[in-house]
Amino acid sequence: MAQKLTLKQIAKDLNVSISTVSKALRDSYEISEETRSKIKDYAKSKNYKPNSIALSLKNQKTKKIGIVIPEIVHHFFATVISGAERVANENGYQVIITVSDESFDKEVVNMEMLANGSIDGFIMSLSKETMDKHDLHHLREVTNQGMPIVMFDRVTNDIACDKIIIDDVAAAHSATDFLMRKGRKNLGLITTVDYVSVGRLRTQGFKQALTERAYECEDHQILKIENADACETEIETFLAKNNFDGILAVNELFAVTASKALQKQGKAIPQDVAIVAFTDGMLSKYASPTLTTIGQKGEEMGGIAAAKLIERLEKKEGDSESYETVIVKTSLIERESTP
Amino acid sequence: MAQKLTLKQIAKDLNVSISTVSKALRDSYEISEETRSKIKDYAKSKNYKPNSIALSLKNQKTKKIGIVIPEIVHHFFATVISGAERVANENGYQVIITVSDESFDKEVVNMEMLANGSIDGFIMSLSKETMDKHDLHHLREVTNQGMPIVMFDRVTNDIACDKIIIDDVAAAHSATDFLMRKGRKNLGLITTVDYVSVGRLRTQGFKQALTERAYECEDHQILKIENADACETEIETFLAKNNFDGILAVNELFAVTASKALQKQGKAIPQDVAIVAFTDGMLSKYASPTLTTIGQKGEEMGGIAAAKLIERLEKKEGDSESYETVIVKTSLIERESTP
DNA sequence: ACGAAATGCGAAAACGTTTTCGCTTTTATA
DNA sequence: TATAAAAGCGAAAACGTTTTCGCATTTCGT
Repeated sequence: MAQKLTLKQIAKDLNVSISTVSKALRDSYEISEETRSKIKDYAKSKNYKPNSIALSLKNQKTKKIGIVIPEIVHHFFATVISGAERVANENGYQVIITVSDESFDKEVVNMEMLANGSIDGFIMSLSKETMDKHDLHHLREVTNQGMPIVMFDRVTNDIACDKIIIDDVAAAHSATDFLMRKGRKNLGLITTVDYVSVGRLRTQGFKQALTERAYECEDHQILKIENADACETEIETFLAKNNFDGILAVNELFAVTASKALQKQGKAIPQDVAIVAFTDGMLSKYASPTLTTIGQKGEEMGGIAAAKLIERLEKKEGDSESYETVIVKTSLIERESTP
Repeated sequence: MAQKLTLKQIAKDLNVSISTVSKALRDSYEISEETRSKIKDYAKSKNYKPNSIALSLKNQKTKKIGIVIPEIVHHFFATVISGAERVANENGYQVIITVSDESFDKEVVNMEMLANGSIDGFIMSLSKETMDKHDLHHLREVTNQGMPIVMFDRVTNDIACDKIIIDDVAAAHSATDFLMRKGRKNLGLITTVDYVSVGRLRTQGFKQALTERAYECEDHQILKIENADACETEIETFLAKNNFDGILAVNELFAVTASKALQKQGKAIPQDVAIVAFTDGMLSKYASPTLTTIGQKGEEMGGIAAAKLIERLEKKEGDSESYETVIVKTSLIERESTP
C-alpha cells in the first residue's frame, strides 16, 4: 500500500526542490539536461501521475462535465450520455452523471452539489416536474456564476445557453405526411402531456400536417398519456373507440403497446393500421412487427452538446459570442410497421 | 457574472479573518454568538457553498466513486449505474462514469485518469478484452495504492476486492431444470464465448442440469456467439439444424432473435419451443410473445456495490476486514414464452 | 581578469479549505 | 487588586500543484 507519489516526495528522494521537480517534468528550459532526465526517469520508474485535485484547484478548472438527466435506464438518454462521454474523453474531459428521476428537488440538489467547483459546465435535460413548475432559479444561479450550460431535448427558452434539439414539429409533421402519402386518412396520435415540450411540439406538427391536407384534426384523434407505466388500458380503449388506419406515437413504448393492442383486436399491421414511432431504440428493432421510427440521434446530440460546451469552456474570456440552438436532423427509418 | 464566493471574500467583506469565517460557519464554540450569526447570515444571503475541490484536497478524499463499465447503452449496465448512483447520493457521494467499450486499452486509460486523486474508489465490470487477455496490472496498481475496488458481474478472482455477482451456474441450472420440468427434452443453449465469465458459468449450469437428469449434453446443442451484432444468421442455422423444444439464451437479444427465427421457421412458441432468457429488460417485456426471463437485479447489484464500497471507504484504516463476495439471488419471471 | 550575461536552481505565493496554536482582552477567583 | 482562567479572534501550516522572482554560480566577451 505504497503512499501516492507526490512532487514533494520525489524532491526529497532526489535532494532537489519541489519547483525543480515540477519544472523538470514539464520540460522547462531552466533545468539542466542532466537533472531533468534524472528526475524524469525516477518519476517514470515510480509511475508518478500528477494529482488532479491539486491541478483543479490551481487551475480553477476541473476538466469535468456534469450531466443531469431525468432517467438513465432509458435508451435515448443512455445514447446521449454515450455520445457526450466519447467526445468529452477525446478532449481530455470526464463526465459526472446525476439523475433527477423527473423530480424538481433532485434536479436542484444535484446541480447545487456539482456547481461548487466539481465541474466546469453542465449538459442537461430538464425533468418533467421542472418543466411543469417552470421554476428555473437553480439554472439561473449556475449561469450567473459564469458556468455554462448546454441543454438538450427538453429545453427552455428562458435560460441563456446553447441548446441541442431535434425539430420536433418538423419531424412529427413529416412522419404524419409520410403516413398520408401511404394513403392513410384516419390518423391517431399517442402522445404525452403538453408541459413536456416534445409532447407539445410533436402534437403541433401532427396537427399542422393534417390541416395542410385539409383534414380536420379532432380531439378524439389524440391521446395524451400522463403516466407511462399505466398506459396499456388507456391505449386499448383509445384504439377500440376509433377506427384508425395510421398511428403516430411519441415514443416506442406507446407504439409497441399500441401495436400489440391492435393485433389483439384483430388488425393486421401494416395492412390495416400503419405505425410510426419516435425514438429508434431496441424495442422498435425487435418488436413484431418491427417498427418504423424517427431516429432521434441521441449519440449525435450528446456529442454535439459536449463539443459545444467544451468549445465555450476553452474560449478566452473576452469573446462571449451569443448562444446557439443546434437542430439535429431526424431520419425516418422504415421497417415493417409501415407499408 | 458574480465571482464565486469564497471564505476569503466573506472575510474581507466583514472585516474578520478567514479562520473566523470558517469557524463561524462550522459553529465553533470559539466564535461569539454575535460574530457567528453575522457571518452565517451574510453567507446565507450570498448563498455561500464551500468549494468542493479545496475540500477534497484538504481532506484527501473526494466523495466521488468511479464506475467503469463496458457499455452504457445496455439495459443491465444502465440499471446497475442507476442503483449505484442512488445509494451513492444517499450517502453524499457522486459517481463518475467511464465506458471501456469492451476495450482493454480504454479501460486502462480510464482507470488511470480516475486513480489520480479524482475518486476514492472504483465500481467496475471487466471489459471482454481484459477478460480475454487476463492482464490485470492496472487493477493491481489501483489496489496497491490502497484504493478499493468493488467488481460486479464480470469479475476475476485474481484481484483482492469485494465482488457482487449472481450465481450464474445455479441460475442457468435452475432455468434448464425448469424447462425439463415442463417436459422439454431437447434443449439448446445460445451463449457467448467462454472467456466472458458469465458465458462460461451459464454453460456450466446448463450442462450440469442436463447430466443430472441423465441427458447427455452434446456440442451441437450449444451455440457460442462471438459478435452479437451479427448473430442473426448464426442463430437461424443453429435452430434449423436442430429440432429443439426448449432454448436457454444468455441474454434477451439472443432470445428474441431466436424467437423470431423459430416463428419464421413455422414453430409456435411456447407450444413447439419454449424459451428462457437471462436479463429482464425491455425486450423481454415487449417481445411477441413476451419472454420468460431470469432477472439479474442490476439495480440491486449496483446498490450493493456502492454500499460495500462506501462502507470500506469510511472504515478506519486499521480494521481491514477481508474481502467478501456477495451473491445476489436471481428470480425467474414467467411470461408467454414458456408454457 | 573584470564585468556582464547566461545558466541552474530554490523560495514563496497562489488556488480554498480546516485546524492548531498563540495572542489579546475580558471575566472570574482569591 | 493582583493573578489565573476563559473567551474571542487571527496567523500560519497543510493538502499538491504551477509559476514568478530572485539568488548564486558559471560562462562569455573584451
